[in-house]
Formats: sequence, C-alpha cells, structure tokens
Amino acid sequence: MNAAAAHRAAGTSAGMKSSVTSIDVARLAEVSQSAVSRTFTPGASVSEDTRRKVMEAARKLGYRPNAHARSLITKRSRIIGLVLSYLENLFYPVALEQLAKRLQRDGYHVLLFVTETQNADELVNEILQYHVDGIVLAATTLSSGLAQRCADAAIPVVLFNRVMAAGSGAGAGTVSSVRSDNVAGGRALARHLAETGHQRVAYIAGNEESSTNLERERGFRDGLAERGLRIWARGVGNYDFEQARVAARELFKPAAERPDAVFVASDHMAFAVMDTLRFELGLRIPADVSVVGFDNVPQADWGSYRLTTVEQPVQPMVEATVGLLQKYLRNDASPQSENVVVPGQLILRDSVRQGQAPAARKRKNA
Amino acid sequence: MNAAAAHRAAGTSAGMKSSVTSIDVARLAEVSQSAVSRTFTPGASVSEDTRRKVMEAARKLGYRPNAHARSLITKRSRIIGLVLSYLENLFYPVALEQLAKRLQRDGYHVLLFVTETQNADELVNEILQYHVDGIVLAATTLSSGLAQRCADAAIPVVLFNRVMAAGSGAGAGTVSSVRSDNVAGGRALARHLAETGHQRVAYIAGNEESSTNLERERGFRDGLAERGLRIWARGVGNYDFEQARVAARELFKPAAERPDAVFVASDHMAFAVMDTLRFELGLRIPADVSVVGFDNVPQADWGSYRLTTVEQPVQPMVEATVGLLQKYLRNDASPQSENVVVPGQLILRDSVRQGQAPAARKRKNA
DNA sequence: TTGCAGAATGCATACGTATGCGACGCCGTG
DNA sequence: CACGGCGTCGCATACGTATGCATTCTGCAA
Repeated sequence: MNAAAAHRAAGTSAGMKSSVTSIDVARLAEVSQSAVSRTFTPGASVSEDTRRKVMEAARKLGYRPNAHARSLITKRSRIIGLVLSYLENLFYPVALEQLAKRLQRDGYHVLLFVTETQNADELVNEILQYHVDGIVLAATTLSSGLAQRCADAAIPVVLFNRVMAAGSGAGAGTVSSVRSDNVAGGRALARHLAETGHQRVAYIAGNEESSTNLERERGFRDGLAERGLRIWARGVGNYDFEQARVAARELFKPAAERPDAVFVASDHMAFAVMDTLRFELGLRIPADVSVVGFDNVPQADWGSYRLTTVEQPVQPMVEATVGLLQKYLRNDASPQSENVVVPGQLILRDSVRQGQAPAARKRKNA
Repeated sequence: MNAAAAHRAAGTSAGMKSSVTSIDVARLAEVSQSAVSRTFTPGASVSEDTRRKVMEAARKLGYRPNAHARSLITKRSRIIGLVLSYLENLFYPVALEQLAKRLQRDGYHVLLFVTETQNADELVNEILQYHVDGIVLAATTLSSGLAQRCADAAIPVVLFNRVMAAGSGAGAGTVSSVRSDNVAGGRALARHLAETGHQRVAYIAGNEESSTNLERERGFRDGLAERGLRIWARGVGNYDFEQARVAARELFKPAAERPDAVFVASDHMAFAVMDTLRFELGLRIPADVSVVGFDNVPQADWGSYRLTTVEQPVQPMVEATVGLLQKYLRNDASPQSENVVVPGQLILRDSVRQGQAPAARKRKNA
C-alpha cells in the first residue's frame, strides 16, 4: 500500500519511464531540446537563466545524457578498448588500475577484453563495433592486417609494454608503443651480477617471441659480454609460473655444475624460481645462488623474496600511454607511429650475493 | 583487372571512409538497408541468397554494425559495468579475468570502473550514461539511494563478494549478491585451530564495515565458542597490506604473551603478517605461531607461504553472477533481490602447527 | 531614438540501425 | 483455378542527441 504509493511517486518523477530523455527535460523546463543539449555540452552558448532551469528539471527527473546517442552523432565514444591476457602477473592489474583511473579523470572509460590467444584479431573486431576512440594492447600482439584495419578506421593503437615485431610490413607503421627500457635494464642486471663476482649466470626466458623478452635478453647478453661473460645456461619459462618452475628444476639439476646466478625475465616467474630453488632443491638465496628479476611488482618487496630487479615504472608508462592517445584524439590527423621508451631503475634488494668483485676477490685470494 | 577493381573499390569505400554503414553495404549488395540489418540480426527472416550477397559485400567493405546505433534502438548495450577497488589483492584480478571471459562468451563486454572510495555513487552515475545492461560491484558498496536509481532504470545490480548492509532500507531490496560462505569458512578455520590444540588465537580484521569481514569474524567467533575458546587478541588490517603489518607488530609485541595462532581475514593480508612475523620478529611458522587466511589466492600455494586457508571458489561465483544477470536480462521483470552463497572448502597446507588436540595434550602432560 | 553586434534560442536535420507493416511472390491444397 | 499461408523484402519511422542556420533578444554606442 504504502510501498505502492512510494512506487507511484517514484514513477511520476524519476522512476517509471525507463529512460528520461532530453525532450522530457525540455518540456519540464519549458525550453527547447536544443537548450537542454547545450546545457550539457561544455562550451555551448546558454544563458545562465536557462541553464539553471534545465539543471533543475534534469535533477528532478534524474536525467543523464545517453552516451550512445551522443557518440552516434559526435563520433566520439569516450571509450578506450583495453586488451590483456594474464592477470596473474601483478604487473598488469596494477597497470590496469592506474590506466583506468587516469582515463576516468579525463572522462574516458575502459572497455575490457581478456584473451588468452596471442592473436587478438577477432577480439579487436568486437572492439571496433563499439567505435572506441583508441585501443591499448597489453600483453598481446597485433597482426599487421589488424593494425591496418584500425588505421583505416582512424583509431589510434598503443601497444603497452610491447612493440610491433620488426618484420610486420608497412601497414604496421601506424601503431605506437610505450615500454620501459628493457635493453638498459637487462644490461644493468648483467653488470650488477658481474660486479658482484658471479661467473655462471643463467637466464630463464619469457615468451621467446615477445619484444620484452628479446630486449631484456639482448641487454643482458650485451652487459655480460662487456665483462667478458656470457649466458652460461638458459631455460624458457614463457612468462608462466609453472613453466618457470620446470625450467628452474632443469637448470639446477643435482649432480651437475650449477649456475651461481640466474636472471628470470619477469618477477612473477622469479618467485616461482626462488621457491623452487629453496624448497625443492634446498638452496639458499643469495648464499648459494643469486636471483634477479624484472618488473618490480609489489611482491618483489615482500619479506620472503626481497628480489633485486629492474623497475618498470607504471606511472610514467601510463602517463605516456594516455599522452599518446590524447595527442591522436586532438589532431584527427592519422597517428604517426611513435615509440616511447621510459627509463627504469635497478632496484637493489637482498637476492644477490654481495661477493667481491673479481679484482677484489683475486686480491683476497692472494 | 577484376582484382584491381575490387581493390580500388575496397580502397575508396573501406579505406578512406572512416566508417562503413549498412547503407553502403546495401548499395553494393543491391538490396535494402533492412536486408543488411536482418542479415546481422540473429533470427531475422532473410533468404539464403541475399544473406550471401550481403555477407560478401560486408566483407569487401569491412563492415561492422555500429554498436551504439544498435543499442540506441534495441535498448540493450550488451555492456556490463564492473566496479572494483584494490587490484593488488590477487583475488580481484583473477575474478575479473574469469568474469570478463565468461561474459565475452555470451557476447557481453565489460566496462571497467576503478574507484578507491567506498562510495561508488558518482561512478555509477557515469555508468548509467552508457545504459549498461547490468552492474557488478566488487570490493565496494552501494548506497541505498543509488540502488534505488538503478532499480528505477531497470538495471540489475549484483554485488560480488559483498552483501548489502542490513540496515539499508527498503530501496535496497532490488540488489542481489553473490558470495562464498564466509561464516562457514570462519567456523571451519576456528575448528581447525582448536583441533590442532591452539589456545591463544588472534584475529586480524579486514575492513570492519565490510560484510566479508563481519561474516568471517562471526563464523570464527562461533567456531571458537563451540570449543570453549574466544578471540584472545584482535587487530585491524583493513584489507591493506601495510596496515596488516602494523597490526601484526602490535599483536606480537615482544615481552608480552603472544598468540599461538592468528586468523588473518584475507590471504593478501596474511602474507604481510607472515613476512612480518618471520623476518621482523624472527618467529617460525608454524612452529612458533600458526597463520591462516581466507580466499585461497594463487600465492597461498607458493612455497614461501603454503598458507592454510578457505577457498573462495572464483569459478562458481562468476558462474552464479552471470547466471543472475542473464536471468534478469531475459525476464525484463524487475529483478528480485537474491543472495547466492557458494560453498568453499578448507584448504590445508603447512602454516598450521599439527599439535595434539587439547585432550591428547592433557594426556601427554600427565 | 536608431542601429548594430553579439548572445541566446528554436527549428530542423543527421547520426546508423532495428523493426512494424504492407506488398509481393511462391507453393501447396482444396 | 482459386485461395490462403508463409517466407522475403522494402518503406518508413523511431531511438536520443548535437549542431548549422535563421531568428529573436539584449545591451550599448552613435
């Protein structure tokens, strides 16, 4: 009874009509629909008087502009498509969180797509239906044909923590990217391991085709070479927790000479390696073996790991990403390919043995 | 010749024109716009012949239906709004991943909103602009006024891993929820600790107003009471990593009698507590103190923690969530409030001391 | 007072699709 | 042969908003 009355009341003012339109507001405010539209369009020409009336009526009716109708005519959806794969590596959730917040501040929103396959083609097709203003691809790669299609649709694409494979033809020229300096990071780790006197350094790779892995490995290899070292043993973890464990078991098989340090291509895999070394093989870190990673995810600072690693500075990377998007959205000129590289620091913690440098060690031996 | 013509056709129509419309396709296929629309509308009446012609033309032009125009008229956006807060607790990224994948399979997509504040009101206002078909709220709460607004708009709302606060008035009746059995989980943990002979059990709470915390604590308290125990000491971690460390330090201050077991309201906080106990206070787990958590996030199985905990079964919870949404979307009847509780198992690992039960211990003492 | 610039407003249309309705052809049955 | 039913199809319109254009209004200077 009472409830019915309340319901009816809600019906007349805010409730029943499933969606209140600008026409309803115009009627109540006794102005034209145009006036309502202009009131909700920043920078449009409306007198203070009518604006007040409109806002008042809108408040009464609970009016909200229909984003679909709006984007249908403005041809801007204020939606950014975001594609990613494995959320179990904390780097991505953290980046996702920052990116979403940052975009929200600018009035954009994130339409999320999760895929397992490396091939995101069908997914991007779905994305295009929503006429997103831009696409961010994280942890996945993009076929050149697809890149072409996005370019045709004048939709800027930014690869996050990835670059386009080098051999992807001309069509790929319109895809930008943001990443940290993986080469420098890999080199810094190599130098650090060399300077702390390690001789038999192993590498556990991520996905072997990914640009992150290629760059990190190249930097690492170069850094070792500078000091007269090379990668002494190598395994592949494919950026997967379980595969990293397997790789660690293989590299540290008992009864063989073991590495005295291992660079694992991502922190997430490094945790798997550390736990395997300690609890399956009984090795101490860093006393028996040093471990370094890449990403500096929050867990790397946890007491159980205290992992020496190279940071991927999420905040600057996010900033660069939305910077690129914004730029492309302003000038509707077709986006130029642009590759932003953000520097990242070496973060020293407790997973590397602080042995003497070779020279010092020699002195000590003498 | 033929190929060149086709290419030119593709170039002039697909390439340059920013968006291909159903009219363009109709023209090329020599049918009406309606025919094109029907071809892309499952269940519509189109002959095999025209369907072929349309598909052919669409393929040539790279046509994709405009989701905004479609939802403008169908009043269904096939978008689900998802709100969440702290992604650093892996439970949420994992759930997010499952949920997004599951919805994609049904042709829905996730519009993501990240908020820090407990009050999601302004955010849901933004969501409503997109006329989403449903809203999932995870790790956040909803004011009753807002719930009313969603009900008015006939948008089903599902709380994920939360329930509406009890005192939220009548308007809250239209909000459903999916959660695991926190009470039973808390009780199971209490029994387990009691049966393994613990006497001074502490509790580190999450957010004290959250339903998860209230339920887990209640179940835990009840379970202890069954065995003649009570919560011997209590701290608050507010579901935050750092605050959990602080709480642990306080509870385990040296020179005072210490708890012999602690239930931490979430795995994520439990890791902070374990590391603090071990590396700051030099305690061994479980020899000196037992630790149990809640959620069974992937890390709980990692070698460094091996945390005994209660699972929150993500897959069934996700399934229940989309089940509720689907049901509400089919019958456009206004959704009834419904609260699904999914059972979760006690997962035994190595963070609890397997001491004798009190009776056995007494015998041993004698 | 007149004139005029500039602001404010309303009218009409366009955005791209779905769908009710009437028209038409095809086929089988009486 | 007539007729009705069914499967297709096109026409026209509606969805809710933004915006160009013409018109009206306001205030200020001549």
